[in-house]
Amino acid sequence: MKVTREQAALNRARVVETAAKLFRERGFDGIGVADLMKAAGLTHGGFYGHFDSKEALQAEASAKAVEGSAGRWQALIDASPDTPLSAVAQRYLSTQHRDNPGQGCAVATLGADAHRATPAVREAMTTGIRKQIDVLAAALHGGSDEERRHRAMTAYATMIGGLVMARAVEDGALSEEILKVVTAALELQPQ
Amino acid sequence: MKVTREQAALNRARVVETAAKLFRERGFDGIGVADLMKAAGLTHGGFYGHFDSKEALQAEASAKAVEGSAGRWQALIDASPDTPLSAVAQRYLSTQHRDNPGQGCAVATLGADAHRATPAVREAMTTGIRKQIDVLAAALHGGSDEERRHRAMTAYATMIGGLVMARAVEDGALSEEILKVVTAALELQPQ
DNA sequence: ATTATCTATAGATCTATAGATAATGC
DNA sequence: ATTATCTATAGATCTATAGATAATGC
Repeated sequence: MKVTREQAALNRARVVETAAKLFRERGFDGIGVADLMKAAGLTHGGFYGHFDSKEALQAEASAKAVEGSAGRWQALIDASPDTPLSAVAQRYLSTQHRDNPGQGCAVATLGADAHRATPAVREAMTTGIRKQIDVLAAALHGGSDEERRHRAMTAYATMIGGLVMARAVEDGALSEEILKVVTAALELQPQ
Repeated sequence: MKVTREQAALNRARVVETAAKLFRERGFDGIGVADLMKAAGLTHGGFYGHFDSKEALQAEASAKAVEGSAGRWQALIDASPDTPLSAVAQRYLSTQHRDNPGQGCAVATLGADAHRATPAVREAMTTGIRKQIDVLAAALHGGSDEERRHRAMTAYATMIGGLVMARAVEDGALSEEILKVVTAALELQPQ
């Protein structure tokens, strides 16, 4: 069954989006090409018409995963321009983000995987990380450009580590304590 | 070829240590039982005499990986009791730690994998995370016990996130900037 | 006699490819 | 005629098991 070029392009995009979700949920090695294609509503044989390899999809899916993040931070910041760091931290360190890795920050879910993956994956990560730092730094008040950049980088690191910890522990009370305590620390930082 | 009970116990321990290293380097799904056993100097068929399953080894290897960390932090703290946070951050966010994940913090390397693994893996992570927080909190000065615990949790999160970021980016200059900036931020924190 | 380890292999799964099919797009 | 997708499969790899081997430990 052949489809229109337009439909084929939509199918391709759906594979990338499905991969962006499932790779974040299960890791690059946690799902195979056949299951990915099935989740996208296609058969696995068709995969190689769209992508050179699974590794090539990893890079595209990583880029897709980090793509929307800067826009979401900007929206949060625009809604709370006086307390940008509080706004971002409250969302980033929410139980909702913790419990939905498939839609969340790719650095927290795939950062360690990226270190073991191809350079193209890390390049996608680099672009995303730079963008998040820039968006947050531009929203912070006081200090020089350099100081704001440094505060943004440190706050971003704190959020990523807090989320990784909150997801790695088996104790629900400890997990929530981590989210709460780290959020409170960022709310006390100069905004 | 049978070996003595003592030698068998040493062989088992060597498999766990090898796994603790290789899982951190490649992720739980990044190395198979056969290659693990080969790296430990054994054949893969013997694996199931020592462990029920690969998942069981993941839990034991995770426990082993987090085991030595608290002792290393304590040694750093004992050497610099006035600036415990600086001492720990400088080591944790060093290029040496970044470039040697196999010997380093298991939360930064396996935290995301742990979220997708068995409860036993996350229980090992929980024990390790609690211990690191306790060691660091006990070393901090000023404030109440609760405040020190909160400062320790936040600092730990900052270090984990900084290391994950530094490893995930492809740009060496950005990676070093992250390590330097995050370390400097922790050095400015109350010790 | 017990048992730690080895060789060999079963059965499942993974990435990737070959060739068929059927509908689009010239 | 082209091509997006499908079925089928090759070849590699993965977890786990069965049975043989050979040395320990009673």
